Amino acid sequence: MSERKRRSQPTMRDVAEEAGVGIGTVSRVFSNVGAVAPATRERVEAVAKDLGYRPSALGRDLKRRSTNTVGLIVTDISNNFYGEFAEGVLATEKELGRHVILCASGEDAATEREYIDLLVEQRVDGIIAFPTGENLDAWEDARRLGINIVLADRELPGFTAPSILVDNVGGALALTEYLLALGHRRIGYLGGPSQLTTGSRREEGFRRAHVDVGVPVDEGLVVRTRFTRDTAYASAIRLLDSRIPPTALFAANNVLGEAALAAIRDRGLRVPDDISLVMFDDVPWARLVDPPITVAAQPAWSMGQAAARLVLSPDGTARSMTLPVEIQIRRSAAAHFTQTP
Amino acid sequence: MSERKRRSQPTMRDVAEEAGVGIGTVSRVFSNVGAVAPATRERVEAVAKDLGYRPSALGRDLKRRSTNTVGLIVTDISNNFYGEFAEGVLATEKELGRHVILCASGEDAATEREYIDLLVEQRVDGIIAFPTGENLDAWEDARRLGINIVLADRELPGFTAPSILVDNVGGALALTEYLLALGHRRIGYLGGPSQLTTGSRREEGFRRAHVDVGVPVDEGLVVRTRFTRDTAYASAIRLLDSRIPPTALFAANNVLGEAALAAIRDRGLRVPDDISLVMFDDVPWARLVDPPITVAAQPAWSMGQAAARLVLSPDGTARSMTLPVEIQIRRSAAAHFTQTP
DNA sequence: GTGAAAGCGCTAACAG
DNA sequence: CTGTTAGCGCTTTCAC
Repeated sequence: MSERKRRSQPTMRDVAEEAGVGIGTVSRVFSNVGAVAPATRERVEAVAKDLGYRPSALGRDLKRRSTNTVGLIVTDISNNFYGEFAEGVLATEKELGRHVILCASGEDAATEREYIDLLVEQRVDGIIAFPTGENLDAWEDARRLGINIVLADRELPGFTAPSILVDNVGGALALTEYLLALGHRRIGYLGGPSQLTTGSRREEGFRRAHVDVGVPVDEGLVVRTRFTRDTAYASAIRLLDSRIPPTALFAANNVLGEAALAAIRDRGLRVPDDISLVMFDDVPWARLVDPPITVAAQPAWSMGQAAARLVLSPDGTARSMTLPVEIQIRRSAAAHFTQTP
Repeated sequence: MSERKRRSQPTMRDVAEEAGVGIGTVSRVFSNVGAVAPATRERVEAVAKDLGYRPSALGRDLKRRSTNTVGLIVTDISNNFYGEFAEGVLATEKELGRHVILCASGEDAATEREYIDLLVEQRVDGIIAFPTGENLDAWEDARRLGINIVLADRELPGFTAPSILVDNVGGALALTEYLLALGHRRIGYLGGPSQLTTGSRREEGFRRAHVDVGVPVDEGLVVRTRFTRDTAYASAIRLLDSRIPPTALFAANNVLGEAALAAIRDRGLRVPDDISLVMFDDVPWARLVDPPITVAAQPAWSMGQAAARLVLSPDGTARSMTLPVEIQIRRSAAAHFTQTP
């Protein structure tokens, strides 16, 4: 019986010694590179199993200067949109033999910065992020260190990077046109912070639809709010309580839509009889409520997949792409024609 | 001007040379351990910034034999329950200076095994998992290698590990008692696979409530299904189409509840007039639909927090804990008394 | 306080 | 085909 070193985990050297081969040979066996005589391979594998040896990524990554890791920075992983996106990333990266460090910024710039620094320190191969819009310097640093960066959903003014976007203007335009075609002339807009490009793009689509049909936008009905449940709800209530209330509501994402629906309920209004509602983002509950909500659906999973593919493409190869959003007409909007001719 | 090595990233040695100090000193500066003369520290930091030096976790982790990383294996991160749980884990680990590798098993044993192997290879300090129930040997291996394992939501028969559980029996019992008290005598049970302890526990509570009041369980109304939308929906439909349909439905988690609600809608039934519905798990949509659904709420975020705390506690210190579930009475269940005295 | 030196576990030449 | 030998970037004694 050979002496068993029970101190900590067995290493490649332990396996090599025990199997009576060189350490390089063991490496070849486990990295599946170079040729190893079948007999040798078998012996090494047997010894390894016997010893309970498991290769360590630490040594490997240090030597190879690559970690096969990507960082994913989302806003809030409990939000179904980011969850679907993350599923798309995970599935794709797994297939490529990589793994994902998950970070949730909570839309907070300081938190985002901490995470960027962490990911840099971990020497991830790439980062996929829904950027808050700040921390330009941290992003520059990361890139300078050779980390591939892919932006999702939003752009970062002043920082050029491949991005996975959706047609925010087009989606918002279509949704708004739909409402206008239904006869609505006072449409409330519940949007996110305008420094996020997502927010401004959707608002742009909303406005353009109005311009196209020559209907003025009532600025009193345009509200921008942070993406937290409380503030969003308060804003929605404010909109409903306008002196001349809107006949329809456009919620710029699912959090805002949830707030809008809750506010509508709490004010005792019915959808779509008393007020119509449409929103950006498709989420399971949109189909589940009664009536189901008409939405502009972003292909969250596919966006994650696309981002994952992009983030590993060789330097400079990556190109931004814009995915289409699909309007899902359901039953949350009704025709509204004023009495006066 | 000193010669700039532009080959790859600057290392500690580059900083040391440039600052005219020993490499050990640079290490002390960045690891904040040991004493460094203020003047020296300043100089080192200046040089580091100038060079764009960022410490690498690869070297550090290799030396320290610890990665400050924990693996999180959930079923489906787009499910709000896991999303909330993950938020709890992330927030807590971040505070502790650690980070999280996210894995989604899709409730598939083979996928789970691949992820366990991956995490072992990465030498994570710990793993938090919602185990599929298989891969006992892989779990044993991981533990043998010194990885702290914390199970969430479910237990793993044959593998003892600290777990974060909720009072599944109690929650299901209370929910069922509530329905029985309302007069329901034919309650359909839409449950998950029975090999998951979660599933069997909830079913146990469901049955015990019946026993307590002396009402027999109609086995034809007890359905177990996998957690996919399609199969869950089909099972719900089957339940509704029973020859003598149930007057109330108990859905054992939010996916099942969603399927149940969809099936109810599609069959043209109204909640709670035609059929009552309660479910396990509280999710945003449960409050949003009309009528809002009565649920047994698991404290998902706190569970994540508790798991994160447990997974880093020193060997053997970790104790399992069971968190309470809170019954949220809303308006999805109505009284049902039969005509006959 | 600080520098020198010995590795952590692995890969990648390079001889044989 | 296989053994040997340098390190990868960092921490950690151990002298000075």
